[in-house]
Amino acid sequence: MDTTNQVYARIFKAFCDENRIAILGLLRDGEKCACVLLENLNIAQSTLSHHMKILCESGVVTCRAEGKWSYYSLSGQGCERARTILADITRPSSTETSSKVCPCK
Amino acid sequence: MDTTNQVYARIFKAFCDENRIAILGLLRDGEKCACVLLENLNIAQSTLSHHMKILCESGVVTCRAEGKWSYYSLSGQGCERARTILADITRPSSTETSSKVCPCK
DNA sequence: CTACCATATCGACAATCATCGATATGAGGA
DNA sequence: TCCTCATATCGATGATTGTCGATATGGTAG
Repeated sequence: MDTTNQVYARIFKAFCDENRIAILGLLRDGEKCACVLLENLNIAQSTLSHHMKILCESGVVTCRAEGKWSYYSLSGQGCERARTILADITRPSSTETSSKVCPCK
Repeated sequence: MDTTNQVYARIFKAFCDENRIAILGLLRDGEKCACVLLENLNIAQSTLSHHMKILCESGVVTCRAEGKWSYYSLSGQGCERARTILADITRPSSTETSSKVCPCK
């Protein structure tokens, strides 16, 4: 069983690795074949496959298979979901109160 | 020397752990003393201190020391920066093009 | 059917990370 | 000054993760 916090944490793992951020940077310019991503990154093919799996499972990237090739692109919906969750967990609540003094004092 | 992607990756590490998300959830209600955070989480004191260090170094949380106590709160500026970066790296570029066909075909 | 190509999966290994108990630090209070 | 309390740091340990080469899968072309 997964808690909400675990689900959220897994989504942000997509953005926790510099190679994955580089991949997102390449996808911002539009859909890309895996082989194009590979030749723009200094990683092994199996490593790229690993990162693409994480990106797809987080929902931020979608994959379109066509013949031998896999085309990847940013998922507008998945990206928006990530942005919404980040906004939710970093926004002060409407009932925010500042105690200013530790209760154990 | 750190690349931009490494800096970005480190910021999102703040959101990659379920306990840190739980901590942010507590801070949404306002500034909290470390001892209050501790009694709301099932982790050791040293573990809490470790997570608070990561959250502070990412800029998402700020610390105010007063006597023996440490008070933590969300940093509006740091949170906004994280949201801005996420928006930047997940937004399609203005020159987006879809090749639709792999160039190695 | 066979050979080849693009990608995914597997197994191993090193690096990073979350966690803990023990200890250090530093601020009050007696 | 000495003790206590809140927090930070240290050192060790187990879990997770990023990485690779080797292999499997599944499509396409000959």
